[in-house]
Amino acid sequence: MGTGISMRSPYGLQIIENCVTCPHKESRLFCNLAPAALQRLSEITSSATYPKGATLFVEGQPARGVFILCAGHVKLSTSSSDGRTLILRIAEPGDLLGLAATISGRPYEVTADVIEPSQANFISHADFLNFLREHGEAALRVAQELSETYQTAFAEMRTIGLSHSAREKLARFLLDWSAHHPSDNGAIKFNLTLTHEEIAQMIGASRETVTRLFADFKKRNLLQIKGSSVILKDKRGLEQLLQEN
Amino acid sequence: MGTGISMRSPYGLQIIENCVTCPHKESRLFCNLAPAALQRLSEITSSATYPKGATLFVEGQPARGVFILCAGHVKLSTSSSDGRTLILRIAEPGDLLGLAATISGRPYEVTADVIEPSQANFISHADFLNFLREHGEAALRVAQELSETYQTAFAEMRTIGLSHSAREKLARFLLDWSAHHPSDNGAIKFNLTLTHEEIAQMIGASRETVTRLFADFKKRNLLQIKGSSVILKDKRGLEQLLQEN
DNA sequence: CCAGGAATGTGATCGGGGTCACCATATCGA
DNA sequence: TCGATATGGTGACCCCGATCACATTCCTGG
Repeated sequence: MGTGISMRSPYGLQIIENCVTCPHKESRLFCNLAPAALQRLSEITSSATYPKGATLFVEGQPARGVFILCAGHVKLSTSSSDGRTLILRIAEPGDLLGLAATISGRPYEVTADVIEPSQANFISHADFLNFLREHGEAALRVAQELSETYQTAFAEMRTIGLSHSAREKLARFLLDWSAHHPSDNGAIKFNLTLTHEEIAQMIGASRETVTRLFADFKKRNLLQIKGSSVILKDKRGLEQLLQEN
Repeated sequence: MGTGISMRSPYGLQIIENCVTCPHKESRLFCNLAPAALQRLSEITSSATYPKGATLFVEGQPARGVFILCAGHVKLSTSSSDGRTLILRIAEPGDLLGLAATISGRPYEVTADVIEPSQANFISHADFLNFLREHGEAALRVAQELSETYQTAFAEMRTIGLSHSAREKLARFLLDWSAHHPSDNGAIKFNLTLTHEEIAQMIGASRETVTRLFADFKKRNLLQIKGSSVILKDKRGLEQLLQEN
């Protein structure tokens, strides 16, 4: 996309490179800013890698700052006192984690667990707010990013709140998930590296129900599973499940 | 709070007055900006009143712009194709409606229905984005507002997604609602001008279940109802419902 | 002030899906 | 390579709450 910009600061080069070359989202948040802004950004950013199982932050914790996910996947979840867990979403490279909390100054509202080796840039609360105050354009982009995060969360809320049955929720989940991934009309194939347990926590159902529903969907020839790859054989059929009672 | 600022533009005076004197939230979004910004803001803002039953916007509609609620209450909801409705929240004076959609340029994600005579200021999509581009400080405040909206929505999501039973959801709903209102420890009294049907749509339950649960709570001496006013007689008791299975 | 629709209250019914218990695989680290 | 532990699969049970079908009360506008 943009022209590559290189700088000499300790982390600057790779950060900007990461940003500009980010393959997942074009015209990303902090690309194409004024050079002065990019310079400043590189100064306040620090990079780190995290192993599988690491925790970036925990819900309820005061917000230390924002993480920009460069590579890997991170699970965003919240849980109740009795151990129940609701998974909000799986963050992908290019996503900003802990943004809402950092901006508003409230505690992190979710827990961020690294589910595969990941790399992320970090900007502290104070630095980030100062940066936004100085660079209004960046603030606007942050607002846009927040809007999209909001709308994504809202979509999941609809899935959970407006569905009659677990069957409908799972169908909706699979269709949403396939939409993120390359859609080859007719039969859509994609990877789903989540356990039944995790899927259950995303749609608000029990693990057993998810297992049974997958079996049911296979029996109905709606989909097919090989290891972690899912093939939606009958997208139309799944969509019908959303309509009928 | 702030010093009163008066201007001569058609709507300017009352808008700024409304803003500065807004009794509901201090240091509100667009107060205490630079005079030039306030001036510009007043030029792009138009005010209108709406009767009960009016609709500000409908979900799915392209975002025309943002509404700043000055007086009254507006119901924000979303519904599925089969007529089910999920109420997100009841907006209060000082809230911005349609903000996420306007910022991101996506369609409105909810429907906004006026549930009591209301007054609102409107800023069109284009004007609003231009304004934010010119006034970085305002963009930052918008980002903060979005963060809070997000966290509120998130809280409702938790209520719906993490509760075992309808009883728990209603208890959580009542406690949340009472938190917004003056809390007089021991017995908390507040107004609840929602029908059982609407409460049901907020917590994802059926109308009958809400009715039955209210009866149950009354029988257990947890609360008391006179018309539209609710008295939580035993907050502690309600909180216990959240813990136990 | 009255009529008619909205809101509330309540019983009967019934099915989805949560939970428990258990076994069968798969996966991963030592 | 092998055992431990996570994951997947399946039956039995049964409770919560959705739904339907009314009766009753509230309240609002003409």
